[in-house]
Amino acid sequence: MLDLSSLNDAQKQAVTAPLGPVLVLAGPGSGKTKTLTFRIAYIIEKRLINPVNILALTFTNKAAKEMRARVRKLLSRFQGVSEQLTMGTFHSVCARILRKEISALGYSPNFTIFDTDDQHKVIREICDDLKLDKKFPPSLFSALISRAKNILQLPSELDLGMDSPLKERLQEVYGRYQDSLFRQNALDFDDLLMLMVKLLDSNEKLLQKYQKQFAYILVDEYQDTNPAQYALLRLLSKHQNLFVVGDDAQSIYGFRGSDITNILNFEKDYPTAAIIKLEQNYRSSKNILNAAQKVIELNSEQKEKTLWTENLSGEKIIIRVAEDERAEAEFVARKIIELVSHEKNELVYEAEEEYKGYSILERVLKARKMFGKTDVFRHLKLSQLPKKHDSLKEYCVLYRTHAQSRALEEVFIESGIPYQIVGGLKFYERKEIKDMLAYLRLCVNFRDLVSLKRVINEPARGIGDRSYLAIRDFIVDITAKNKDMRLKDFREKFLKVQILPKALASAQDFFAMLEDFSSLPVKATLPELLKAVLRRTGMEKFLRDGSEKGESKWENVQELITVTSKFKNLPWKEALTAFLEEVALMAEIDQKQEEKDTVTLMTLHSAKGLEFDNVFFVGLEEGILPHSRSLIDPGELAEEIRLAYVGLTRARKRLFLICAKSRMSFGNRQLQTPSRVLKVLPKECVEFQGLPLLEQNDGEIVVEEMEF
DNA sequence: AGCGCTCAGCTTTTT
DNA sequence: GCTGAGCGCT
Repeated sequence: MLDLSSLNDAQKQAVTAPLGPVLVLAGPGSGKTKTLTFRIAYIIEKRLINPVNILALTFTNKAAKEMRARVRKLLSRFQGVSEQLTMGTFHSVCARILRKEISALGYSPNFTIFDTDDQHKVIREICDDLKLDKKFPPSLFSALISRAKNILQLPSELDLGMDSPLKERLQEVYGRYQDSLFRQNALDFDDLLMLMVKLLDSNEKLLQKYQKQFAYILVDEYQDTNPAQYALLRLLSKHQNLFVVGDDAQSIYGFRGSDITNILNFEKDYPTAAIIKLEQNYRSSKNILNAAQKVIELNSEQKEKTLWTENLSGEKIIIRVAEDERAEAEFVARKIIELVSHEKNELVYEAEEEYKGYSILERVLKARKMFGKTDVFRHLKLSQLPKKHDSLKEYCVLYRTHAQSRALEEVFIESGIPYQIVGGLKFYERKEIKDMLAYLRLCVNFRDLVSLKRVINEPARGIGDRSYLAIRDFIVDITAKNKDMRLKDFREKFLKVQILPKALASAQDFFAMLEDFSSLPVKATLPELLKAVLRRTGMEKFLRDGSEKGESKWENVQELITVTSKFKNLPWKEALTAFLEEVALMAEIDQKQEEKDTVTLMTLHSAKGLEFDNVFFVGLEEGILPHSRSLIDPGELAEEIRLAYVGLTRARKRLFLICAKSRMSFGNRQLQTPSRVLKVLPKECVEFQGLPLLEQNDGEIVVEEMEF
């Protein structure tokens, strides 16, 4: 029997609500995932819903994985049931369905998924072909094309409300782009959603099939759905068995087309909907929750919600003003060392002792006397992390932009603190890895021109730009006539390409190589394919050139083979498709290694849905958070506030808020002012540490400007 | 074809 | 202050 006794009243109400539309408004730390997983278990066990008819959509693969594990635990009496559920991100679920059904749209099922990088390359090539004015950079078009796709507009249906010279060009570029993808048998991220919707919209039979298959739909992070995702849900949820969970205060993906009105209008869209609010917070201390509440109140239009907690007030939130990004990072490192090793960094505290009882001006004068006019903290050496220390897993550092991670990383290396950075310089973005992936992509789909261009001359085969262009045009030409041509037939016709004989011979050999790979024995494994690719393409020799760099690249490629070994039990063709799809649709956070005992560094966006005992929130400055690009638009500004809210509510016990007085940006040192977020924090929840450059005054925090 | 030099653009956030 | 695209030279 499913035991509901650990749920509070609101949670229980949500879990046991009648089938039909349900909106759960869940504040941070209110047991959102718990409610979702119990709901799934409940409808299977109590409402006897067949798990194959359940579709659960999450925002990241990591969340899907976690949810499946939790459902498995709840339903451990029913072996294998959790494996029958369809769970994943919108993108991965769409990809899986499209692999089966996309021939109805003229694509082949072995389509390649293009990431943003691939997308940019295609668009840039189109812009080059069109010889567009510099006023129309490729980046402009990729943004507009994505926007159009998010609202389900094909090139012929464009209506983005813009002036006509731009609109004309967009139509041209978008049209060519979409044609190009089609010929390459490739889909970009937005296509996965848009084409899924177009397919269901235009094909009554398929629509009915999936309405029937997914009769019960659950959606996590509903506030982050975009119009295409919304349309998909409307199409699928014919039976209105739609259970959505979200929090309008945590909507932070407006920039990629998510539409907060989806959650705000749920009641209008589904008039019979049950609305349940989860307002009890189990995560954070009172101090943290109260501070977060004040921050979200900066937004007047947020839906009214009263979060409360039975947790204790806890420690005060520490605010720290650092001299610059270096000092900021040093503070974080020093604090972590101090907390996990239960000992204070003596030097630091010696210095701070000195300041007791002095006014701000006096402290500054004293600091200058002791250390000169440069940053006082730079003179304090960080201690090494002792051999024996507490776990670092409960520490995280949050920032607005990836660029901010650099200074932190430097100091963490110097201080010997193990850390992992989520996102940023990704494993799969290294050149040698991208090259390998390009070869693998070509094994599945030789029409993938982005990959072809990438590796046709890597290692060098004497095929230069001109030869590539001739080959490209030949492929475009021939696939226009016969888009389903097999590699083998293609190779026969290939003799006709007009290029230098040497290049032609190399290119022929190149395609013969691809054919060799595809004729690998059916029962070969994916790691075997990778090894064959490395050997046959000459990548192995090319990478292992005896240099140190080469060796490190080789190690990365070996790591790639290790990653693929989890697909060993599948025939390589299936494994390859699954692997490439996984890589393409991986969220930054999916790369976080949970088992590693390290501090986690990541952007606020990646942190959504996570929680830590100790959170360091850095760069709380105007222009960083809120970001300078958001200041002109009230809507975007509100999103920055929600972002701050998300950041604050990640913390369970300790929260450190740090801002720097100056910061390096674009190679210039820039003076910073503290974020408006810092100024609304309730006085009784916060405390200043170290050299305070802020003072409290009648419950409001004012910033003391300092002259050096 | 391959190397090295210069200069622009870059830092929002991501599936 | 760093990267990578583009250019020119060998």
